[in-house]
Amino acid sequence: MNTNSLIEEIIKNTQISASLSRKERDKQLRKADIMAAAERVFALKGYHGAVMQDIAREAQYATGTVYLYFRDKEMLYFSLVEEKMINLTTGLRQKTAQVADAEDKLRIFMQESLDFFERNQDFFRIFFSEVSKGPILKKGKFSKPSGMLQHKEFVEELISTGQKQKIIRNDFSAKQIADILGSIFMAFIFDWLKEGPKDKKLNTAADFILDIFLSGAGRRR
Amino acid sequence: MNTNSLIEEIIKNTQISASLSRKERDKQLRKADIMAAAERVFALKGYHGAVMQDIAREAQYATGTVYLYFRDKEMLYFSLVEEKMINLTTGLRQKTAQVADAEDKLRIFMQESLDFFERNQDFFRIFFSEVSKGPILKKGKFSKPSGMLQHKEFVEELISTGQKQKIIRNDFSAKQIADILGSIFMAFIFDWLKEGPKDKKLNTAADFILDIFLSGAGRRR
DNA sequence: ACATAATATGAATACAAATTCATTAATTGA
DNA sequence: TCAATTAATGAATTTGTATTCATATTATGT
Repeated sequence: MNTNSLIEEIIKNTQISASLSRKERDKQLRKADIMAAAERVFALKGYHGAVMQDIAREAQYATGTVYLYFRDKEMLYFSLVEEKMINLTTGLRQKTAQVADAEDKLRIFMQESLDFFERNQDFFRIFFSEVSKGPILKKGKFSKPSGMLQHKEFVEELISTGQKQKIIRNDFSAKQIADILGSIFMAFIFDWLKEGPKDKKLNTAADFILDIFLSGAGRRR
Repeated sequence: MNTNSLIEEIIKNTQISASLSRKERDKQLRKADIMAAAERVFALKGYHGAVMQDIAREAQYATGTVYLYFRDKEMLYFSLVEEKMINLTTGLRQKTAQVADAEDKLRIFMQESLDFFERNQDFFRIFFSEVSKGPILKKGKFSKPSGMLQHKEFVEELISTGQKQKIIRNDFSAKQIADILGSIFMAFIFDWLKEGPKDKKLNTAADFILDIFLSGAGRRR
């Protein structure tokens, strides 16, 4: 789902007409069912391995029905990624807004993010397993994954706050440092995904990751 | 090309029989031509966008001929990745062996790696552009990308040396810290790939990256 | 109960490329 | 020069699914 159709959705959902809004709500419900089914199938077989028939069957619909709700397979996958990222970012924005201190914000950010990845590990397992192999989404087909951008923006704001509060070095742009935080985070997630599935240890790593991020891998002299 | 067939290659190439070895050498030459052509086409169109016919044409061969040298498209791509990674790691091993001090080794590692990425930017541009989309190589089809493993191993050894020389913290495993170094490095590469193609700045970033890696993103207090 | 609209169905279709292979060309050694 | 071997060709085949659509079912309002 791209930005435009999202906006259209919102407009539709805001419509006053009672009956229309109920229909729309039902439609959204059915979309959500299909997405949930798709998530399970993707998690099991990967993007390329998942066949539209599997997804339809899992959602208890016929193959063609899925196409009444999603233009095509890519859009279905894209919608899933968007949903995840928007959920994550929304949650992060709320939680970090509770505190003013940048280091506290960072800590909350880290804990919540780890938690989220833990809860959605099946999804992210395919999301990344397919990485290192090849592209799922064809170039230019979608406007921009706005969920990803929103998340990126949020992290940048966080770092920027940290720089203003003088706990983050400012000889690099917030963007660059955000990338670094993101990739250190990912290094841990990858590592964790490689281990047996149900290690609960993940969110206890928050302090470690933050420590590495802030103090580096060098020995204190 | 997997480890086994690589070993077979080497054995073949070491054979005494003069004529056989010439034939083999010619064959290798032709393989190299095809790989070079494939690299150009992949760089231009991405893995999925590149069609075997394009690659053949670029190499000035007919479509079928490519299959006399590479089992299939995946194997062709895999061979390319392997070649790159083995080149990189071999170079790194040589250069870092010149010095004993771990921090010097790290600095050389960083400079050489950046240099290598700069020289092979077209290739890595697709290698990563396709990431965030979907998998290129199908699961389990290849033994293991030995070039990747070798590189990983090398970085771990480097970190391990650093830990022994007390310049790298040892409250994490060398493996974990190697992952972190790798991902900070990647964050920079990604960033650099996003900018216009011919920014020469890349290898001047070595000191910055190392600094972030060793000292972190936090402000010195 | 009826007509109309909205949903759902799944077998048939479309299609894009990867891969094959019968045929042709080039190379080799005598 | 000529078999025999090796290499190259590219049109035809195969394959695997995504997607469509004519048909059937279900819901809605009167």
